[in-house]
Amino acid sequence: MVTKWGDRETRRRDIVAAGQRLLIESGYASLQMRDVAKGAGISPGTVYTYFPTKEALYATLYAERLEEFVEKIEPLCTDTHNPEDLFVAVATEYLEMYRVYGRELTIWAVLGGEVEMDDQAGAQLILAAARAYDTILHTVERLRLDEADDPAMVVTVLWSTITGLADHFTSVRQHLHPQNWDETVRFAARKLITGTGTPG
Amino acid sequence: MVTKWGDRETRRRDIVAAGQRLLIESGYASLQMRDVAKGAGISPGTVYTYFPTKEALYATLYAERLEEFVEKIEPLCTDTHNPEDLFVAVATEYLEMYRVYGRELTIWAVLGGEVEMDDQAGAQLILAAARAYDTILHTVERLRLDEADDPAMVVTVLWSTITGLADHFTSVRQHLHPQNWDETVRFAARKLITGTGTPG
DNA sequence: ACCTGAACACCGTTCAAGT
DNA sequence: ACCTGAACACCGTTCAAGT
Repeated sequence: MVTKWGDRETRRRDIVAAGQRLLIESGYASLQMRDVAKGAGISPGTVYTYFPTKEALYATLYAERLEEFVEKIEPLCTDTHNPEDLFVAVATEYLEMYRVYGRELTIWAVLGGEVEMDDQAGAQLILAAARAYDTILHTVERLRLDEADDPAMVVTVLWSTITGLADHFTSVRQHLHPQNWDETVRFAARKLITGTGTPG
Repeated sequence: MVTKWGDRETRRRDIVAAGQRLLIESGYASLQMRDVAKGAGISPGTVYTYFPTKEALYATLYAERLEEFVEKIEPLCTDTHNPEDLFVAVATEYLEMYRVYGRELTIWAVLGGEVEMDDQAGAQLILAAARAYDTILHTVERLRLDEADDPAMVVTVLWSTITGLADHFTSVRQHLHPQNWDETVRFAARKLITGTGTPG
């Protein structure tokens, strides 16, 4: 199926699809504009009439993946009653996303305006990030593990820990430390949520 | 002072110094081999007789900074008795390092061999990272907050949390959430170390 | 031996020319 | 209007030639 001349809607999807395939198959280093163009069946110049920069394209890809992430965790947040189990489940979903999209562009960087993103790509990413944030925040508020805590701070710490763990495990991967994702994440959850108390 | 022709020791220091200055002043994007060469008072080709790749140069810079980090936290680890205070102090030192060296090359990536680093630069970084790891590990073992915990796992979780928080705060910087580093880190420390217990 | 700097390779991006 | 693809800019890296 060849996209028709002038069908900008479909063309745009072609570009996004080509980009996603490259990212998933071989990572950010392989997301090259010439290859994206080739994958979408167009010339390099054309890509730039849809996305002003490579960064904007990447932001769009990331935003779509974030939306998928939110859709995956929303039912978990509603249904899972054990906070530890929920933490592990959300962290594991996050890990899957982080494997492909994690190391290159932080949501915070976009939110903070450090990355130039004048256009709609940035807006879409910010919206998706806000939705993810709200989902977590509402869940934290609903669970109310410790009413004295500021929920926003709880979210920051939970999110940072999950990011840090995902970063650690995607880098160290199959090597080195004999540690196990599930076990480590559950351990972190136990510490953060239930607490342990110092002995004697 | 112009480095003498053939003085490889001093020349190498010139290159490292030029690299550090570029990194600190304007970040990784400004660490360009032509500028490193100019800063060291040599031609681009010469840099490559000292460091086989830009990555190897960066690994050396990072290793030196890590050594400085270890020197800074070692006395803290020995002298600070309150685990919460220690966590905050170490995290804050880490944040300073992460501002400059954090986002580009994880120690774990080098340790895991994902980054090509055949030569001495990789070895130096691995050594520095191992020293940092051991310092933390020994401290965790000494404090023995919960004897049932596996110290290696404790270190992984502590380290991941610190990395995640540093990542969050260096990205979000002066924008957005009105949160405060000290307050947030101390909150994380309280959760991770002392624990809170669920109410009711 | 050590160093120079022009040249090569690669990749994001632009733009005059095509349909 | 939309699209092409050669060309430009930039930067990591190499190597024949200089001292």
